[in-house]
Amino acid sequence: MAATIKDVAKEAGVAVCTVSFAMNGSAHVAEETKKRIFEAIERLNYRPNQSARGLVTKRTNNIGLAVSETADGLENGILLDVIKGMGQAAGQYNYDVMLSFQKPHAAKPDDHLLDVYRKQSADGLIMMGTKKGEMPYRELVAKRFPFVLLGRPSAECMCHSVNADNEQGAYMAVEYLAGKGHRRIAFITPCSLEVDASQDRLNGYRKAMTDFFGGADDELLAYGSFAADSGYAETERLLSLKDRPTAIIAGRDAIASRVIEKAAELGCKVPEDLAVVGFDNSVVSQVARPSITSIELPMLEMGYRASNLLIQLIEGGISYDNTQRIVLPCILHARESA
Amino acid sequence: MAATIKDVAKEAGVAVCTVSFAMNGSAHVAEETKKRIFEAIERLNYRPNQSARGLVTKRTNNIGLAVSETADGLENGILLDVIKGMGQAAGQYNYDVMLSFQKPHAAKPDDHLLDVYRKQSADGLIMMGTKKGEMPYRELVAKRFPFVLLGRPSAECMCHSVNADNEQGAYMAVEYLAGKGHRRIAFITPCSLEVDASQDRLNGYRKAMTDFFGGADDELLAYGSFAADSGYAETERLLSLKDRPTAIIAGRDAIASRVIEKAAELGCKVPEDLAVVGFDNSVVSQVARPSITSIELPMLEMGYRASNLLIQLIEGGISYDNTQRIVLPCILHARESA
DNA sequence: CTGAAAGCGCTTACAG
DNA sequence: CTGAAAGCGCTTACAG
Repeated sequence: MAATIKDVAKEAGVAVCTVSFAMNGSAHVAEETKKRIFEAIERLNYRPNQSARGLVTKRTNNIGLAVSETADGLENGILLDVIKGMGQAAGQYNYDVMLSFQKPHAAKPDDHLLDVYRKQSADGLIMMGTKKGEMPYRELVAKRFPFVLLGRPSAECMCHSVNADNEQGAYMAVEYLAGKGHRRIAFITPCSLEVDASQDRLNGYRKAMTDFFGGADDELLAYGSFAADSGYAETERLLSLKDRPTAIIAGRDAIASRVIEKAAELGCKVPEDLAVVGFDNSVVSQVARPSITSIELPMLEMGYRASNLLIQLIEGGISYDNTQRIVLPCILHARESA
Repeated sequence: MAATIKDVAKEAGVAVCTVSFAMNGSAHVAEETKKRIFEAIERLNYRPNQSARGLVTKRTNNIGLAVSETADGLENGILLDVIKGMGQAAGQYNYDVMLSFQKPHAAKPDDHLLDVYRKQSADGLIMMGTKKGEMPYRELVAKRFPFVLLGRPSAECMCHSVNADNEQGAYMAVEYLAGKGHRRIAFITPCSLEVDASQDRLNGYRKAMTDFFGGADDELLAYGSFAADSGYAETERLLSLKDRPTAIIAGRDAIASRVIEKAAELGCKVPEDLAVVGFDNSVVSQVARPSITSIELPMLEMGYRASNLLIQLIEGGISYDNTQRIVLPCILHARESA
């Protein structure tokens, strides 16, 4: 069926290894010979068989994204942007992107990671969406398999990582609102504090409140979750406070949109009576009315940077132990709500 | 490093081929021997090397999704749902999902498809997002490479396909509105008619208008595009018509949300003065106020069905020539806007 | 600069 | 039911 390296060698009238050398540049081949070889390759539409090559080089030229159940539940744009960013980096270095999904309700959530390693179906792995204390990649790292975490690495298991600066993002939100004269600024967490990003945003909020106003008032803090009506009830509580907040930072755009609705219900105008800031810069923030000022996490670039790091790790460009921690700043998009 | 089949054979005290037979069930192996082998596999954490296996079986156990530039520009949820659906089917049959991105502005847009075939890095391919007349998969099909089109197949190049019934979707939208007493129903195409889905929705609209009201009035037809303000100008035209429509079907939710805005601007209340129906059942339709009645294309199931079909094609479960055309119905989600 | 040969880790006829 | 051997399509020392 498909042409093999033997066919090319015969067509060009050279030995098989000469073809290999010419293609991979692993040894000098006379210009004249090279030309004949490339012509033969062109004519036969030859492309080396990945499996055969992989068997000897121990490389598949695949990088994988391990999709945990948590990641599966994220805002659509987030996972997709990561995938697209990976695709861009992979394309530049001639890698393909492979997805490895965690089976729902798998007994061992780390199996889909380890399987990639054991089957050697990818040369390295990126993972996102781990919760606090969950380190399904621990064994992978111990075995020194190329791995990059998309998120915050834990001290117990050092590994290369790329993350968005969620703390800075929340800090920036407070700063922005403070600049507009707000002092009573409330915060609703995006989800459980078991998710690092959630905790980090809360920390950034607290830090900024302390820096700007000498401290955060605990009654201005609310705990949101992944539930659809998250933030709905909490908004009601916040807005019925005696000394009610003039601004609310919602940990996710989806929550921000609920805040706006609840506010409208209570006869509270956004942004005149209440400023609202969200996180994610999702379509929701653009479509909601008023449109929502939102903090973007540069997911596309994170996917891109993580893949670059991973590929360098695979190709030996950087050391496995000298773990890099890349942290990218969040970006504020000002819209109507604040 | 990783254990090989030889290690397992030695550990279990049998020949290499016996291990292979036991694992693949390709020959009878005594129960007693089997048990010893599986224990050895467990102990050594052995998993067969994909490249080695692929070299002899001519299988990678990967299925690929070819992402065209068009697909890249779709609503986030659409591409992601397809990917997730693929992941589900792949997981059941022990395949992995590989993504193959078209390089932006590539000279030959079909190269990324053909490369997969030539490198044999996947056993089959699914493609979505082709425009009218574009058939980058033509050569693939001619070579009888396992392929499933996510979309409408053209008569010139028959292949297995999975599609949503866009025509039925639009028809259903008209039917729904007619049931609510509307007669003057306008339609805005989701994008250029070069995209099959766009043309199909238009056809469904026309057919329904003919069936219910004896014909469609051309002044009620508007052409939308991928531009962000698409539908904005057209809504203005439609609403300033002498005999103005009481309902507008927008080809995409994003357009529907613009229609609602424009209507509000013109002092026209939705749904009282104007009913609006969108397509995609995206987050936009849920977040917009009023929320948008929308026609869902079952993308997750389409991805799932396409993968199932592809895997059967790969494994010889169905014939290559007896091309199946699976068409899944759209689903109407009634919300506030109509 | 080029050729002959070994070997990567599997599977699969072929004997026994 | 099990073993020895060939071979899949590459790459890479090793000679020349």
